Amino acid sequence: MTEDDAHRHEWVADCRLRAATDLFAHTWDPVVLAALRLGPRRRRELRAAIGGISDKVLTDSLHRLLAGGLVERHAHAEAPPRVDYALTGLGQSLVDGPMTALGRWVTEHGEELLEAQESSTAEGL
Amino acid sequence: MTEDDAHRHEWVADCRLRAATDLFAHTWDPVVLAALRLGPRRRRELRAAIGGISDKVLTDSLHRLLAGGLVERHAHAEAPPRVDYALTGLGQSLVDGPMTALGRWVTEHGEELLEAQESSTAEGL
DNA sequence: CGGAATCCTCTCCGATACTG
DNA sequence: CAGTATCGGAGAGGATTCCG
Repeated sequence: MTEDDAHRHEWVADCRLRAATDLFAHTWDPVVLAALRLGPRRRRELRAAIGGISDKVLTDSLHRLLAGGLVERHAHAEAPPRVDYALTGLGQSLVDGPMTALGRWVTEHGEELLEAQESSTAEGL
Repeated sequence: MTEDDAHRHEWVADCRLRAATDLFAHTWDPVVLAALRLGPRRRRELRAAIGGISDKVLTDSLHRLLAGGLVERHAHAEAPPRVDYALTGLGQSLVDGPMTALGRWVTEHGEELLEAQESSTAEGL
C-alpha cells in the first residue's frame, strides 16, 4: 500500500465525491429518501409507498441511512408500537440539492437516456 | 406479476429517477465520468488518472457508459493503436448538472457526512 | 496499447419464518 | 406493527492471463 501513496493525491480529491456517490450505490436508499421527501413516514407506510421492496431490504436501507446520519428514527412508547422515520437536516439537504438536480435532469434527458440504452441493447443481442 | 400492477402506478413515477440513480449504482462509473470531465482521454490515461481501478472493471465501466450513451469511443487507425473516450452530449449534461450539484453538496456537507458515518460506526462496534 | 476471458470473493437483494 | 435470522441466487469488483 506504500507505493500507492504516490498515486493517492491524484484521487484523494475525489474521495469525498466517492463518499457521496456511494450514497446512491445501494439501489433502494435513494428511493427511501425520496419516499421521506414530504415528511415523516412509518415503516409500513414506506413499504406501501415504495412498493416492491422486501422487508429485510427496507430494514437494511434504513439502517444504512441511520448510520449515515441522513435519517432519524423516532419511537413512540405506545401500546401498538409506533415508529416513524424522518429526514435529518443532512438528509433533507441531500434531497433538496443533488437529488432534486437529478430529478430535473431526468425530466429533461430521461427520454434520451432510455433511447440510448434501448438502442444499444438492441444491437447487443 | 399481475397483482403487482395494482401497485405499479405508485412507483412508476420514480422509474425514471431509478434509471438515473442506477447511473451512480456502479462504483466506478461516476469516477470515470469525472475523469472525462475535462476532455477526451485514452484508456491508459484513465487508468492512471483514476488510480486503483482494475483493467477489467475499467472495461466493464466503459462498456456500460457506452451502452448508456454517456460516452463515445473513437478509434484512430494508426500504427500504435490509439483509442480515446469522450463524453457525449448526454454524458456532459449529466456531469454539468447532477454531478456538479453533488460536488457542491459534498463541499458543503462532506465533513458533516463523514462525521455522522464515523460516530455511528464507533457506536456500532 | 487496447481489451477480452477466466476464476474467485464479497455483498446486495429477495423470500421465508420467527420474536417482541 | 416493528424488527431479526437465515438461506440462496445474482452480480459487481479484483487479479491474472492471453490475444490482436
